[in-house]
Amino acid sequence: MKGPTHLVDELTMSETVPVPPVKGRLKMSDVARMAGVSTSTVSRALAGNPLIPKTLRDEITALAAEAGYVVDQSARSLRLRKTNTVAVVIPLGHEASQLISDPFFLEMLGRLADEITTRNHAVLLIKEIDPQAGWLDRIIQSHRADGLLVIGQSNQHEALNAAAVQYRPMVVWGGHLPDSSYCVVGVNNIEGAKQAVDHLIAQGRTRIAFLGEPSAPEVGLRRLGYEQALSDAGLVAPPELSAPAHFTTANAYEAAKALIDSGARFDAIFAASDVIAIAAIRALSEVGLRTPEDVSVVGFDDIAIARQSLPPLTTIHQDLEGGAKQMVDLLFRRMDGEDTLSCTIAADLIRRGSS
Amino acid sequence: MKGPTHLVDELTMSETVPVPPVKGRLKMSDVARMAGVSTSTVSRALAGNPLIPKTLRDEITALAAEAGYVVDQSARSLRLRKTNTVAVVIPLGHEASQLISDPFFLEMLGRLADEITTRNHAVLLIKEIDPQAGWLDRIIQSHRADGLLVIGQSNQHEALNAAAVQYRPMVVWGGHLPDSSYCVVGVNNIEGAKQAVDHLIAQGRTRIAFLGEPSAPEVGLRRLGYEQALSDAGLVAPPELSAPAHFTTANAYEAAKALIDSGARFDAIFAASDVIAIAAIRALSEVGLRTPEDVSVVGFDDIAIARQSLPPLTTIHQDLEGGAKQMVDLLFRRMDGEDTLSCTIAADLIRRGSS
DNA sequence: AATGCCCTTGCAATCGTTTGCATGTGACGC
DNA sequence: GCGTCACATGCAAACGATTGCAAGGGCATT
Repeated sequence: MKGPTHLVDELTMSETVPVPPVKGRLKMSDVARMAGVSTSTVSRALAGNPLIPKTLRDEITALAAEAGYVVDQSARSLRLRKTNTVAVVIPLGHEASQLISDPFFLEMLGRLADEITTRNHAVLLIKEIDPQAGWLDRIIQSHRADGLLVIGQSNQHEALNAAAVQYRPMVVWGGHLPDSSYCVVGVNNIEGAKQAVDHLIAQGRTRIAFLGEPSAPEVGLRRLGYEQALSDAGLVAPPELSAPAHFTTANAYEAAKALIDSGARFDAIFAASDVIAIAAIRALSEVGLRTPEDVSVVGFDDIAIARQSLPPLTTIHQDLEGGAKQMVDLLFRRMDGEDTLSCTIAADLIRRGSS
Repeated sequence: MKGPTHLVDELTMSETVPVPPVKGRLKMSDVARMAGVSTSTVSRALAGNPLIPKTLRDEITALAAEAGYVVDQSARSLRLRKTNTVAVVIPLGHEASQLISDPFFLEMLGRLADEITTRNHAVLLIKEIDPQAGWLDRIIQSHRADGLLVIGQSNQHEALNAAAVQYRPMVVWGGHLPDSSYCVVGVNNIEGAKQAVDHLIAQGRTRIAFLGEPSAPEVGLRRLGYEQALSDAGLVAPPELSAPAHFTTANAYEAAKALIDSGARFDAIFAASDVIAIAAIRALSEVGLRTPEDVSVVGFDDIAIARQSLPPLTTIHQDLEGGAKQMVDLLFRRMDGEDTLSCTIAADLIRRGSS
């Protein structure tokens, strides 16, 4: 009734905080009423649409800000079919613990979150304990995110392969398996493991144990590299020197202790992760075995603790920062419809005191 | 046209994978058509609503599962005004780095994620770099989450106080300030700091330095405890022995180095966090000062690295697991409308080799 | 056989935005 | 003075689910 002249009143009043005539949440139509325009105009103004003259656009933006109005994301996502969210998924298929316990995963998570935030997307963290058939499809189909980053394959290689057939915006951190149809980013685990074992051999070690649960692809490949390095040097990998340690301190400690108690003789350990290596060193020291004098130990990952451990841990360094950047970059290209290839991240042996 | 007899056909076909007549996404109406019922019925069936007879409910549920249908969360959230999501917010107000770099934060994040997942809610991770006026309101008003967990107050105490007036479902990890109107969970930082400093005094140390940036409430309170412990023992806290180290390794290292280079004499350091303590030990050792012989060092947090450092770090242990559980428990009670009080978590001195 | 009741099911409105299309207004040129 | 055009704005239909209300059908009771 009052027509658009209403606008002037409101804007004048807005100088003195225009108490909005709203009880509950503020919606776009409230802002529209306050500004004396339609919701279409408010929507376009807030989106910076040049269809709305710049002066009006600025007025509306200022009014909305002053009133503390923020666009409702559920409604926006529904309308646009787009969430501006990236899900970071951590499958814990055969892990001993329900916790995201490995510092490597947490550090990776932190870096991924940084990269995603930089690109103005939200981060949805999904920890999948004991994944059941169809778990990945359920995540995808719920449309909570525009893309998926998976940290570690765990024992879900098949599920990832199946999902990748239909669903493109997904990038996985892990080992490169020959039959992966999904996009993987990770180090060359075989080569990394070879570097580690070659180094131990060069130190004169001949009976080298392996600690790790090979059903996770990364670990399986590391174990392969371990075997290849030994056989290349004319040595063997005695079955009694392999123990399936999981990625948790407690489990790894038990595995190391069992290996020691078995009476098998060894003069070095190649551990599939730093957490396992550090637990092994503790188990060794508790029975009076010194590192590296009696048993050399090499880890994998180069997490922050590796530098601080006692002795400092020789390990295979992975370029986490570069890896995270790469993953997010690939994901966004995939979200734009591009089809990207897997890629490999650098891995280098860092010599410290444990070998 | 065909009427409800269609149902029988479809259900019979469903024995042999009823290829859904859909191109793009599957929506509830597609499932309804396949089942020969209305969307209302499907919605109710999938929700387990007893209004729908159990047999039909099971049929529909099975059909939906077979077709790979999953409820769209954007639509659901919009209609229900409820996201089944908890946001974990990490404000980085005055931190030197944009990274979530402190292992303490990451460990806390991991534990919170575990607790939230257990309660069938999703976790939205929000890292707020350099928060600008209204940042918290923007997060709240966007309605992406049903509740907020804030890890660390950073320098945002005022913003938290302001938001808490209107917004109830929020719980903050941090220090207990006298004028907090928000719900806080955290250790008694003053008492913790006193334990640390008393311990140093008991070791015969008299010139004790403090490393930490006191504008974060936790650190400010730890500093207060430090001063109180000294004055209770008839000692003083010399201003030249306080350096504002941030929570990052690099920054803390520089701060420690500057303190050493200043020529000020001290025989102990109380660091506001383990990361700072470990960086300080490194700075000390690089100028030939031994820990604990020349300078005792005590940290705060008891992160995983503390046990592994060289020497192992004496520190104030915080019950993270209990704290995370408590925070999530309080938050869910607040989301249910209850009004909860702040609470204090246990903190104890752990003696290791650095003092 | 008629009435009433309950059980089952569907209609249609709603959540808060975005956007294609249509309409209204003013200015300008002939 | 009128037609034309561009610019500014609003109407209304989506997006996909949930749910109060109402109606249909079957059965039992009188």
